[in-house]
Amino acid sequence: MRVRFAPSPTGALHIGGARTALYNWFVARGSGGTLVLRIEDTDRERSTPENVEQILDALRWLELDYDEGPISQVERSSRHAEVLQQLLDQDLAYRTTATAEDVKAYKAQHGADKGFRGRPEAEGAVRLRVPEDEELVVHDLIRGDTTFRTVHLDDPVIARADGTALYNFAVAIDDHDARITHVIRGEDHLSNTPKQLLVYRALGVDPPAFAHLPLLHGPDGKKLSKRHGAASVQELRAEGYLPAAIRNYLALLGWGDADDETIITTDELVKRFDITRVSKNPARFDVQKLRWLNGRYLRELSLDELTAALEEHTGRTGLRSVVEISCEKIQTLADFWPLAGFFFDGPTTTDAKAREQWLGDDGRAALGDARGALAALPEDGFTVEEIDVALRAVVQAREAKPKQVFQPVRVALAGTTVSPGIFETLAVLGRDESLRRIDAALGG
RNA sequence: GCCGCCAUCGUCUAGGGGACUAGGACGCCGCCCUCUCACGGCGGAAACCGGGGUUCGAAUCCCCGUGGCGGUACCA
Repeated sequence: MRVRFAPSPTGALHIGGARTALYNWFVARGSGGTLVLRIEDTDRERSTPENVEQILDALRWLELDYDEGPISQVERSSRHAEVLQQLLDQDLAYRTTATAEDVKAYKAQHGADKGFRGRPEAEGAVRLRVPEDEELVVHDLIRGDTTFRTVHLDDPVIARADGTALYNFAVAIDDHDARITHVIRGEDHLSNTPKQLLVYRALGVDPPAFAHLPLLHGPDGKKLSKRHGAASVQELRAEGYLPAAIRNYLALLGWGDADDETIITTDELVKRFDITRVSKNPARFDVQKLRWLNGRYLRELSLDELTAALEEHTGRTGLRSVVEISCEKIQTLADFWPLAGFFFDGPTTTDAKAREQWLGDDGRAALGDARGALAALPEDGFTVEEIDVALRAVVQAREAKPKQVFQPVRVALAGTTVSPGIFETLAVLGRDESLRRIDAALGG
Protein backbone atom coordinates (compact mmCIF):
# COMPACT_ATOMS: atom_id res chain seq x y z
CA MET A 1 0.00 0.00 0.00
CA ARG A 2 1.05 3.54 -0.66
CA VAL A 3 -0.87 5.86 1.56
CA ARG A 4 -0.66 9.62 1.53
CA PHE A 5 -1.31 12.28 4.09
CA ALA A 6 -1.99 15.71 2.68
CA PRO A 7 -1.92 18.48 5.29
CA SER A 8 -2.98 21.98 4.45
CA PRO A 9 0.00 23.97 5.68
CA THR A 10 -1.58 26.79 7.62
CA GLY A 11 1.07 26.61 10.33
CA ALA A 12 -0.86 24.74 12.97
CA LEU A 13 -1.45 21.01 12.73
CA HIS A 14 -5.12 20.90 13.58
CA ILE A 15 -6.24 18.06 15.83
CA GLY A 16 -8.50 16.71 13.11
CA GLY A 17 -5.54 16.78 10.76
CA ALA A 18 -3.42 15.00 13.34
CA ARG A 19 -5.98 12.25 13.57
CA THR A 20 -6.04 11.90 9.80
CA ALA A 21 -2.25 11.72 9.82
CA LEU A 22 -2.38 9.08 12.54
CA TYR A 23 -4.89 6.91 10.68
CA ASN A 24 -2.86 7.18 7.48
CA TRP A 25 0.19 6.20 9.46
CA PHE A 26 -1.58 3.22 11.00
CA VAL A 27 -2.66 1.97 7.60
CA ALA A 28 0.79 2.41 6.08
CA ARG A 29 2.61 0.82 9.02
CA GLY A 30 0.05 -1.90 9.53
CA SER A 31 0.34 -3.06 5.95
CA GLY A 32 4.08 -2.74 5.76
CA GLY A 33 3.42 -0.08 3.16
CA THR A 34 4.66 3.43 2.62
CA LEU A 35 3.45 6.76 3.96
CA VAL A 36 3.83 9.61 1.50
CA LEU A 37 3.44 13.27 2.39
CA ARG A 38 1.76 15.61 -0.04
CA ILE A 39 1.65 19.30 0.76
CA GLU A 40 -1.43 21.14 -0.41
CA ASP A 41 0.27 24.38 -1.16
CA THR A 42 -1.25 25.76 -4.32
CA ASP A 43 -2.66 28.55 -2.19
CA ARG A 44 0.63 30.39 -1.77
CA GLU A 45 -0.86 33.00 0.49
CA ARG A 46 -0.87 30.77 3.54
CA SER A 47 1.47 28.01 2.48
CA THR A 48 4.79 29.53 3.35
CA PRO A 49 7.91 27.41 3.80
CA GLU A 50 7.76 28.29 7.51
CA ASN A 51 4.24 26.93 7.76
CA VAL A 52 5.22 23.73 6.02
CA GLU A 53 8.11 23.32 8.43
CA GLN A 54 5.79 23.78 11.40
CA ILE A 55 3.55 20.98 10.18
CA LEU A 56 6.51 18.67 9.66
CA ASP A 57 7.79 19.54 13.12
CA ALA A 58 4.44 18.68 14.71
CA LEU A 59 4.39 15.38 12.82
CA ARG A 60 7.88 14.55 14.03
CA TRP A 61 6.96 15.40 17.60
CA LEU A 62 4.00 13.03 17.38
CA GLU A 63 6.52 10.46 16.14
CA LEU A 64 4.59 9.90 12.92
CA ASP A 65 7.35 9.33 10.42
CA TYR A 66 6.80 9.40 6.69
CA ASP A 67 8.76 7.58 4.03
CA GLU A 68 8.41 9.96 1.13
CA GLY A 69 7.65 13.55 0.54
CA PRO A 70 6.73 16.18 0.95
CA ILE A 71 5.37 16.43 -2.56
CA SER A 72 4.69 20.07 -3.30
CA GLN A 73 1.92 20.98 -5.67
CA VAL A 74 3.65 24.22 -6.55
CA GLU A 75 6.78 22.38 -7.60
CA ARG A 76 4.72 20.15 -9.84
CA SER A 77 3.11 22.99 -11.77
CA SER A 78 4.78 22.11 -15.08
CA ARG A 79 3.41 18.58 -14.89
CA HIS A 80 -0.05 19.99 -14.17
CA ALA A 81 0.24 22.32 -17.15
CA GLU A 82 1.23 19.40 -19.36
CA VAL A 83 -1.81 17.33 -18.38
CA LEU A 84 -4.05 20.36 -18.68
CA GLN A 85 -2.95 20.96 -22.27
CA GLN A 86 -3.52 17.29 -23.00
CA LEU A 87 -7.12 17.46 -21.76
CA LEU A 88 -7.70 20.65 -23.71
CA ASP A 89 -6.35 19.02 -26.87
CA GLN A 90 -8.60 16.01 -26.39
CA ASP A 91 -11.58 18.30 -25.79
CA LEU A 92 -12.08 16.69 -22.39
CA ALA A 93 -11.81 20.20 -20.95
CA TYR A 94 -12.53 23.67 -22.31
CA ARG A 95 -11.87 27.28 -21.52
CA THR A 96 -14.61 29.65 -20.49
CA THR A 97 -14.89 33.07 -18.95
CA ALA A 98 -18.08 32.11 -17.12
CA THR A 99 -18.13 33.44 -13.57
CA ALA A 100 -19.87 32.30 -10.42
CA GLU A 101 -22.70 34.71 -11.30
CA ASP A 102 -23.05 33.07 -14.71
CA VAL A 103 -23.35 29.70 -13.02
CA LYS A 104 -26.04 31.08 -10.75
CA ALA A 105 -27.92 32.53 -13.69
CA TYR A 106 -27.66 29.18 -15.48
CA LYS A 107 -29.23 27.42 -12.53
CA ALA A 108 -31.98 30.00 -12.20
CA GLN A 109 -32.87 29.16 -15.77
CA HIS A 110 -32.34 25.39 -15.85
CA GLY A 111 -33.17 24.45 -12.27
CA ALA A 112 -31.15 24.47 -9.08
CA ASP A 113 -30.35 20.79 -9.37
CA LYS A 114 -28.94 21.06 -12.88
CA GLY A 115 -25.17 21.22 -13.16
CA PHE A 116 -23.61 24.10 -15.06
CA ARG A 117 -22.39 23.43 -18.61
CA GLY A 118 -20.39 26.20 -20.27
CA ARG A 119 -19.65 27.13 -23.87
CA PRO A 120 -16.05 26.81 -25.01
CA GLU A 121 -14.25 30.12 -25.53
CA ALA A 122 -10.78 31.13 -26.61
CA GLU A 123 -9.74 32.10 -23.12
CA GLY A 124 -10.69 31.95 -19.47
CA ALA A 125 -10.55 29.33 -16.74
CA VAL A 126 -10.46 25.68 -17.70
CA ARG A 127 -13.47 23.53 -16.89
CA LEU A 128 -13.68 19.78 -17.13
CA ARG A 129 -16.48 18.34 -19.26
CA VAL A 130 -18.93 16.41 -17.13
CA PRO A 131 -21.03 13.62 -18.72
CA GLU A 132 -24.68 14.62 -19.15
CA ASP A 133 -26.36 12.02 -17.00
CA GLU A 134 -24.38 9.25 -15.51
CA GLU A 135 -23.95 7.73 -12.10
CA LEU A 136 -20.61 8.17 -10.43
CA VAL A 137 -20.02 5.79 -7.55
CA VAL A 138 -17.52 6.55 -4.83
CA HIS A 139 -16.39 3.31 -3.22
CA ASP A 140 -15.42 4.18 0.32
CA LEU A 141 -13.67 1.84 2.75
CA ILE A 142 -15.66 3.33 5.62
CA ARG A 143 -18.99 4.33 4.10
CA GLY A 144 -19.52 1.85 1.37
CA ASP A 145 -20.84 3.18 -1.94
CA THR A 146 -22.16 6.67 -2.47
CA THR A 147 -23.74 7.51 -5.78
CA PHE A 148 -23.55 10.94 -7.37
CA ARG A 149 -25.41 11.76 -10.57
CA THR A 150 -23.46 13.87 -12.99
CA VAL A 151 -26.55 15.96 -13.89
CA HIS A 152 -26.19 17.64 -10.52
CA LEU A 153 -22.53 18.36 -10.99
CA ASP A 154 -21.26 21.65 -12.44
CA ASP A 155 -18.43 21.38 -14.95
CA PRO A 156 -15.67 21.97 -12.40
CA VAL A 157 -12.99 24.58 -12.89
CA ILE A 158 -9.72 22.67 -12.88
CA ALA A 159 -7.33 25.52 -13.67
CA ARG A 160 -7.33 29.30 -13.38
CA ALA A 161 -7.21 31.50 -16.45
CA ASP A 162 -3.45 31.82 -15.92
CA GLY A 163 -3.15 28.07 -16.23
CA THR A 164 -2.35 27.19 -12.61
CA ALA A 165 -4.01 24.03 -11.39
CA LEU A 166 -6.78 23.92 -8.84
CA TYR A 167 -6.98 21.44 -6.00
CA ASN A 168 -9.37 18.85 -7.43
CA PHE A 169 -7.27 18.60 -10.54
CA ALA A 170 -3.80 18.70 -9.00
CA VAL A 171 -4.61 16.20 -6.28
CA ALA A 172 -5.63 13.49 -8.75
CA ILE A 173 -2.55 13.94 -10.91
CA ASP A 174 -0.19 14.06 -7.96
CA ASP A 175 -1.70 11.03 -6.26
CA HIS A 176 -1.59 9.06 -9.47
CA ASP A 177 1.98 10.03 -10.27
CA ALA A 178 3.01 9.11 -6.72
CA ARG A 179 1.32 5.73 -7.29
CA ILE A 180 -0.90 6.28 -4.26
CA THR A 181 -3.18 3.33 -3.54
CA HIS A 182 -5.11 4.73 -0.56
CA VAL A 183 -6.51 8.18 -0.01
CA ILE A 184 -7.64 8.66 3.58
CA ARG A 185 -8.93 12.14 4.34
CA GLY A 186 -11.70 14.12 6.02
CA GLU A 187 -15.34 13.71 5.13
CA ASP A 188 -15.40 17.27 3.85
CA HIS A 189 -13.78 15.86 0.73
CA LEU A 190 -16.50 13.32 0.01
CA SER A 191 -18.44 15.68 -2.25
CA ASN A 192 -15.23 16.53 -4.11
CA THR A 193 -14.51 12.92 -4.89
CA PRO A 194 -16.79 12.61 -7.95
CA LYS A 195 -14.94 15.51 -9.55
CA GLN A 196 -11.65 13.78 -8.89
CA LEU A 197 -13.07 10.55 -10.26
CA LEU A 198 -13.78 12.42 -13.47
CA VAL A 199 -10.19 13.69 -13.57
CA TYR A 200 -8.87 10.15 -13.15
CA ARG A 201 -11.10 9.06 -15.99
CA ALA A 202 -9.92 11.89 -18.23
CA LEU A 203 -6.39 10.78 -17.41
CA GLY A 204 -7.37 7.26 -18.34
CA VAL A 205 -6.25 5.76 -15.03
CA ASP A 206 -7.85 3.87 -12.15
CA PRO A 207 -8.62 5.88 -9.04
CA PRO A 208 -7.14 4.89 -5.68
CA ALA A 209 -9.18 3.45 -2.81
CA PHE A 210 -10.88 6.12 -0.72
CA ALA A 211 -11.74 6.39 2.95
CA HIS A 212 -13.47 9.49 4.29
CA LEU A 213 -13.08 10.11 7.99
CA PRO A 214 -15.84 11.69 10.04
CA LEU A 215 -15.12 15.26 11.10
CA LEU A 216 -14.00 16.31 14.55
CA HIS A 217 -15.85 18.92 16.58
CA GLY A 218 -15.40 20.75 19.85
CA PRO A 219 -17.27 19.75 23.04
CA ASP A 220 -20.17 21.96 21.97
CA GLY A 221 -20.49 20.31 18.59
CA LYS A 222 -19.08 23.34 16.84
CA LYS A 223 -15.88 23.54 14.89
CA LEU A 224 -12.86 22.90 17.08
CA SER A 225 -11.01 26.07 18.08
CA LYS A 226 -8.67 27.50 20.71
CA ARG A 227 -11.78 28.34 22.65
CA HIS A 228 -12.09 24.63 23.47
CA GLY A 229 -8.72 24.56 25.19
CA ALA A 230 -6.63 23.50 22.27
CA ALA A 231 -7.17 23.04 18.58
CA SER A 232 -3.71 22.11 17.38
CA VAL A 233 -1.00 19.62 18.17
CA GLN A 234 1.32 22.51 18.92
CA GLU A 235 -1.04 23.72 21.63
CA LEU A 236 -1.33 20.24 23.13
CA ARG A 237 2.43 20.04 23.19
CA ALA A 238 2.70 23.37 24.99
CA GLU A 239 0.19 22.18 27.56
CA GLY A 240 2.29 19.17 28.40
CA TYR A 241 0.56 16.26 26.76
CA LEU A 242 2.62 13.23 25.79
CA PRO A 243 2.78 12.10 22.15
CA ALA A 244 1.91 8.53 23.09
CA ALA A 245 -1.17 9.65 25.02
CA ILE A 246 -2.31 11.83 22.13
CA ARG A 247 -1.88 8.95 19.70
CA ASN A 248 -3.88 6.67 21.95
CA TYR A 249 -6.67 9.21 22.45
CA LEU A 250 -6.91 10.21 18.79
CA ALA A 251 -6.94 6.58 17.71
CA LEU A 252 -10.03 6.02 19.81
CA LEU A 253 -11.74 9.21 18.65
CA GLY A 254 -13.63 7.71 15.80
CA TRP A 255 -12.50 4.13 15.96
CA GLY A 256 -12.88 1.21 18.30
CA ASP A 257 -12.63 -2.53 17.93
CA ALA A 258 -14.39 -5.47 19.50
CA ASP A 259 -11.98 -5.56 22.45
CA ASP A 260 -13.15 -2.11 23.35
CA GLU A 261 -10.08 -1.37 25.45
CA THR A 262 -9.11 2.14 26.38
CA ILE A 263 -5.40 2.11 26.97
CA ILE A 264 -3.58 0.67 23.99
CA THR A 265 0.07 1.00 23.10
CA THR A 266 0.97 2.46 19.75
CA ASP A 267 2.46 -0.85 18.59
CA GLU A 268 -0.78 -2.61 19.45
CA LEU A 269 -2.75 0.14 17.73
CA VAL A 270 -0.78 -0.35 14.54
CA LYS A 271 -1.56 -4.06 14.66
CA ARG A 272 -5.23 -3.70 15.48
CA PHE A 273 -6.26 -0.62 13.56
CA ASP A 274 -8.71 -1.40 10.80
CA ILE A 275 -9.76 1.47 8.56
CA THR A 276 -13.02 -0.26 7.66
CA ARG A 277 -14.04 -0.14 11.33
CA VAL A 278 -13.75 3.61 11.59
CA SER A 279 -16.96 5.22 12.81
CA LYS A 280 -19.19 7.13 10.43
CA ASN A 281 -20.29 9.63 13.06
CA PRO A 282 -18.56 12.90 13.70
CA ALA A 283 -16.76 12.88 17.05
CA ARG A 284 -16.29 15.53 19.67
CA PHE A 285 -12.90 16.29 21.08
CA ASP A 286 -13.10 15.78 24.84
CA VAL A 287 -10.16 17.32 26.69
CA GLN A 288 -11.27 15.69 29.96
CA LYS A 289 -10.65 12.23 28.64
CA LEU A 290 -7.37 13.22 27.02
CA ARG A 291 -6.26 14.66 30.39
CA TRP A 292 -7.14 11.44 32.16
CA LEU A 293 -5.38 9.33 29.56
CA ASN A 294 -2.35 11.60 29.65
CA GLY A 295 -2.22 11.18 33.44
CA ARG A 296 -2.15 7.42 32.99
CA TYR A 297 0.72 7.69 30.52
CA LEU A 298 2.55 10.14 32.77
CA ARG A 299 2.41 7.68 35.65
CA GLU A 300 3.84 4.94 33.50
CA LEU A 301 7.02 6.91 32.96
CA SER A 302 9.97 6.16 35.22
CA LEU A 303 10.95 8.84 37.72
CA ASP A 304 13.94 9.75 35.58
CA GLU A 305 11.90 10.03 32.41
CA LEU A 306 9.22 12.14 34.05
CA THR A 307 11.81 14.36 35.70
CA ALA A 308 13.54 14.91 32.38
CA ALA A 309 10.25 15.74 30.69
CA LEU A 310 9.31 18.19 33.43
CA GLU A 311 12.72 19.84 33.48
CA GLU A 312 12.47 20.40 29.77
CA HIS A 313 8.93 21.68 30.07
CA THR A 314 9.63 24.07 32.96
CA GLY A 315 13.15 25.02 32.00
CA ARG A 316 14.23 24.31 35.60
CA THR A 317 16.59 21.71 36.98
CA GLY A 318 16.88 19.74 40.20
CA LEU A 319 13.26 18.70 40.14
CA ARG A 320 13.69 15.00 40.86
CA SER A 321 12.84 14.82 44.57
CA VAL A 322 9.80 17.03 44.12
CA VAL A 323 8.64 15.12 41.06
CA GLU A 324 8.84 11.93 43.08
CA ILE A 325 6.28 13.11 45.63
CA SER A 326 3.90 14.91 43.28
CA CYS A 327 3.74 12.67 40.25
CA GLU A 328 0.39 11.12 40.99
CA LYS A 329 -1.23 14.53 41.32
CA ILE A 330 -0.63 15.77 37.80
CA GLN A 331 -2.25 14.89 34.49
CA THR A 332 -0.17 17.06 32.19
CA LEU A 333 3.34 18.46 32.43
CA ALA A 334 1.78 21.90 32.76
CA ASP A 335 0.04 20.83 35.97
CA PHE A 336 3.36 20.44 37.75
CA TRP A 337 4.47 23.98 38.39
CA PRO A 338 1.19 25.32 39.81
CA LEU A 339 1.22 22.38 42.21
CA ALA A 340 4.89 22.22 43.12
CA GLY A 341 6.37 25.58 42.24
CA PHE A 342 6.25 26.59 45.91
CA PHE A 343 9.11 24.22 46.65
CA PHE A 344 11.40 26.40 44.60
CA ASP A 345 9.83 29.84 44.60
CA GLY A 346 8.37 29.81 48.10
CA PRO A 347 4.69 30.07 49.07
CA THR A 348 4.02 32.73 46.46
CA THR A 349 0.38 31.95 45.99
CA THR A 350 -1.17 34.06 48.67
CA ASP A 351 -4.38 32.18 49.20
CA ALA A 352 -6.18 34.54 51.59
CA LYS A 353 -8.98 32.10 52.19
CA ALA A 354 -6.57 29.34 53.16
CA ARG A 355 -4.73 31.60 55.61
CA GLU A 356 -7.96 32.78 57.11
CA GLN A 357 -9.22 29.25 57.62
CA TRP A 358 -6.04 27.56 58.83
CA LEU A 359 -3.87 30.29 60.31
CA GLY A 360 -6.35 31.77 62.75
CA ASP A 361 -5.71 31.58 66.52
CA ASP A 362 -6.15 27.80 66.68
CA GLY A 363 -4.13 27.24 63.58
CA ARG A 364 -1.26 29.41 64.76
CA ALA A 365 -1.21 27.63 68.09
CA ALA A 366 -1.06 24.26 66.34
CA LEU A 367 1.58 25.55 63.97
CA GLY A 368 3.62 26.76 66.92
CA ASP A 369 3.49 23.31 68.50
CA ALA A 370 4.38 21.69 65.18
CA ARG A 371 7.35 24.02 64.84
CA GLY A 372 8.58 22.99 68.24
CA ALA A 373 8.30 19.30 67.40
CA LEU A 374 10.05 19.75 64.08
CA ALA A 375 12.79 21.91 65.55
CA ALA A 376 13.48 19.12 68.04
CA LEU A 377 14.39 16.80 65.19
CA PRO A 378 18.08 16.69 64.27
CA GLU A 379 19.18 17.75 60.82
CA ASP A 380 19.92 14.18 59.76
CA GLY A 381 16.71 12.87 61.34
CA PHE A 382 14.45 15.08 59.24
CA THR A 383 12.96 12.15 57.38
CA VAL A 384 9.41 11.28 56.35
CA GLU A 385 9.20 8.64 59.09
CA GLU A 386 10.53 10.85 61.88
CA ILE A 387 8.42 13.82 60.82
CA ASP A 388 5.36 11.57 60.74
CA VAL A 389 5.97 10.46 64.34
CA ALA A 390 6.75 13.95 65.57
CA LEU A 391 3.72 15.62 64.00
CA ARG A 392 1.30 12.91 65.08
CA ALA A 393 2.55 13.36 68.62
CA VAL A 394 1.52 16.99 68.34
CA VAL A 395 -1.92 15.91 67.15
CA GLN A 396 -2.19 13.62 70.17
CA ALA A 397 -0.99 16.22 72.63
CA ARG A 398 -3.45 18.81 71.34
CA GLU A 399 -6.25 16.24 71.23
CA ALA A 400 -6.92 17.56 67.77
CA LYS A 401 -7.86 16.06 64.45
CA PRO A 402 -4.88 15.41 62.18
CA LYS A 403 -5.86 18.07 59.71
CA GLN A 404 -6.03 20.71 62.43
CA VAL A 405 -2.29 20.41 62.71
CA PHE A 406 -1.34 19.38 59.19
CA GLN A 407 -3.26 22.03 57.29
CA PRO A 408 -1.70 25.01 59.09
CA VAL A 409 1.71 23.52 58.37
CA ARG A 410 0.76 23.01 54.75
CA VAL A 411 -0.45 26.57 54.34
CA ALA A 412 2.72 27.86 55.97
CA LEU A 413 4.92 25.87 53.59
CA ALA A 414 2.94 26.03 50.38
CA GLY A 415 0.66 29.01 50.78
CA THR A 416 -2.31 26.88 49.76
CA THR A 417 -4.30 23.93 51.04
CA VAL A 418 -3.20 21.71 48.19
CA SER A 419 0.22 20.14 48.07
CA PRO A 420 1.98 16.78 48.04
CA GLY A 421 1.90 14.81 51.31
CA ILE A 422 2.84 17.03 54.21
CA PHE A 423 5.54 14.75 55.64
CA GLU A 424 7.10 14.31 52.24
CA THR A 425 6.90 18.04 51.59
CA LEU A 426 8.70 18.81 54.84
CA ALA A 427 11.37 16.20 54.21
CA VAL A 428 12.07 17.48 50.70
CA LEU A 429 12.11 21.09 51.81
CA GLY A 430 14.55 20.26 54.60
CA ARG A 431 14.66 21.31 58.25
CA ASP A 432 16.01 24.81 57.84
CA GLU A 433 13.78 25.91 54.99
CA SER A 434 10.71 24.37 56.64
CA LEU A 435 11.31 26.16 59.92
CA ARG A 436 12.04 29.40 58.09
CA ARG A 437 8.70 29.25 56.27
CA ILE A 438 6.82 28.34 59.43
CA ASP A 439 8.42 31.26 61.26
CA ALA A 440 7.48 33.55 58.41
CA ALA A 441 3.87 32.39 58.64
CA LEU A 442 3.81 32.81 62.43
CA GLY A 443 5.45 36.19 62.20
CA GLY A 444 2.94 37.46 59.64
C1' G B 1 -32.00 26.57 -2.49
C1' C B 2 -29.53 22.20 -4.60
C1' C B 3 -26.37 17.70 -3.87
C1' G B 4 -24.53 14.38 -0.26
C1' C B 5 -23.08 12.15 4.55
C1' C B 6 -24.52 10.90 9.53
C1' A B 7 -27.86 9.49 13.93
C1' U B 8 -26.66 4.09 20.92
C1' C B 9 -25.64 7.11 28.06
C1' G B 10 -23.49 14.39 28.77
C1' U B 11 -18.81 12.60 25.69
C1' C B 12 -15.84 8.50 22.97
C1' U B 13 -17.62 3.87 21.77
C1' A B 14 -19.18 -2.02 21.81
C1' G B 15 -23.33 -3.97 19.21
C1' G B 16 -23.93 -6.06 12.57
C1' G B 17 -32.23 -9.96 13.62
C1' G B 18 -32.98 -13.67 19.16
C1' A B 19 -26.72 -14.11 23.56
C1' C B 20 -29.65 -6.78 25.43
C1' U B 21 -32.48 -6.61 32.38
C1' A B 22 -28.07 -2.56 25.78
C1' G B 23 -21.43 -3.70 27.60
C1' G B 24 -16.76 -0.66 28.43
C1' A B 25 -14.12 4.11 29.08
C1' C B 26 -14.09 9.59 30.42
C1' G B 27 -17.07 12.77 33.21
C1' C B 28 -20.77 12.95 37.26
C1' C B 29 -22.72 11.04 42.24
C1' G B 30 -21.88 7.91 46.74
C1' C B 31 -18.68 4.87 49.80
C1' C B 32 -13.65 3.10 51.09
C1' C B 33 -8.43 4.68 51.55
C1' U B 34 -6.72 9.44 53.70
C1' C B 35 -2.97 15.08 56.35
C1' U B 36 -5.18 18.54 51.58
C1' C B 37 -5.56 17.48 46.44
C1' A B 38 -4.89 13.41 43.84
C1' C B 39 -3.87 8.15 42.87
C1' G B 40 -6.20 3.51 43.77
C1' G B 41 -10.58 0.27 45.07
C1' C B 42 -15.92 -0.58 45.28
C1' G B 43 -20.91 0.86 43.97
C1' G B 44 -24.66 4.07 41.43
C1' A B 45 -27.47 7.30 38.05
C1' A B 46 -27.22 7.78 32.76
C1' A B 47 -28.61 6.02 25.86
C1' C B 48 -30.93 2.85 21.18
C1' C B 49 -34.01 10.74 17.66
C1' G B 50 -39.58 10.12 16.05
C1' G B 51 -43.14 7.50 12.94
C1' G B 52 -44.23 3.74 9.70
C1' G B 53 -42.98 -0.92 7.65
C1' U B 54 -40.31 -6.15 6.93
C1' U B 55 -40.12 -10.34 10.51
C1' C B 56 -42.45 -15.19 15.03
C1' G B 57 -38.78 -11.52 16.76
C1' A B 58 -35.41 -5.04 15.32
C1' A B 59 -30.67 -0.99 18.69
C1' U B 60 -29.49 -4.07 14.45
C1' C B 61 -32.87 -4.34 7.70
C1' C B 62 -36.18 -0.74 4.50
C1' C B 63 -38.97 3.97 3.91
C1' C B 64 -40.49 8.79 5.58
C1' G B 65 -39.84 12.69 8.97
C1' U B 66 -36.72 15.45 12.22
C1' G B 67 -32.03 16.96 13.66
C1' G B 68 -26.64 17.58 13.02
C1' C B 69 -22.77 18.09 9.54
C1' G B 70 -20.33 18.68 4.77
C1' G B 71 -20.06 20.31 -0.34
C1' U B 72 -22.02 23.69 -3.67
C1' A B 73 -15.01 29.06 -5.15
C1' C B 74 -10.70 30.95 -11.22
C1' C B 75 -9.73 27.95 -1.81
C1' A B 76 -7.64 23.60 -0.08
